[in-house]
Amino acid sequence: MAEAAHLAIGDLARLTGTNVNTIRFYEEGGLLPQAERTASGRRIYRDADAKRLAFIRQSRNLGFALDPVRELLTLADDANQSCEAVDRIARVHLAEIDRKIADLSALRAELD
Amino acid sequence: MAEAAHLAIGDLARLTGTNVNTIRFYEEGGLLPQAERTASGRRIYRDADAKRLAFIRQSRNLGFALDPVRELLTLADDANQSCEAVDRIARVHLAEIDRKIADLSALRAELD
DNA sequence: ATACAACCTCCAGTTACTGTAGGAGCAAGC
DNA sequence: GCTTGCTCCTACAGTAACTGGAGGTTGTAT
Repeated sequence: MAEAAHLAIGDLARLTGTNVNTIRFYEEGGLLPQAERTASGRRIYRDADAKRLAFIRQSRNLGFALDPVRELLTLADDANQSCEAVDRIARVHLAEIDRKIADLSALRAELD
Repeated sequence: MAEAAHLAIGDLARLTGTNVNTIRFYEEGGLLPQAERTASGRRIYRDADAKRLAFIRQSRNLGFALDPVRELLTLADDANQSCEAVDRIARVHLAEIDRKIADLSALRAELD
């Protein structure tokens, strides 16, 4: 019966390797939506939240600040954005990513 | 005559795109050596310092915390380290770097 | 019924900077 | 040689992005 329909904050933390306080911090900062609550006030999460949080953590781990991450998430959320705007912003980030990949490759070579 | 034998802190900052306060902060934290000083107490830097600082900034930009960076710098500095120790630590960082490259490539694909 | 872990809010502490106040040093122009 | 203005100095306060803890409540397993 225990169909994993939704997750407690601790489950989400374990799934994504994130501190529970950090999850609440992201909610407060608008990176994660205000979580649904149980009758007693506990936060409830779905798979979509886990995916979103994993994306945030991965981006952070790769050296992106929260503001760029927020920007990318907004792009993904808001389908009403003009294609041009999406394209322009995405291209900036793509360039940044390519630079990072190049830097990492250089670092790798240096270590080897 | 103006052979650029050494740099003031502001020159180093401009060269590496680093805040001058950050340079002093790194010195305090042992990431950069205690800088030589002029008679009046101003810090003096050489090209080697610029290289070291550039390495630190690049690593930070790629999402490494200061502790791993310190570790890598120590490896590079201390030639007395056993080859095994160097090898072991370097391999850990290489694995980390490869993971990051893979993550960035995935992120890139997602954006594209 | 009673542990006890996981949750809640709120707030203090940490890491890695970044900015600012107050004062001294240097280089260029008058 | 003096002033103007930029760079430097120390010291400390402020910010971003967490992380941990106190004090209290809830859910669950025995």
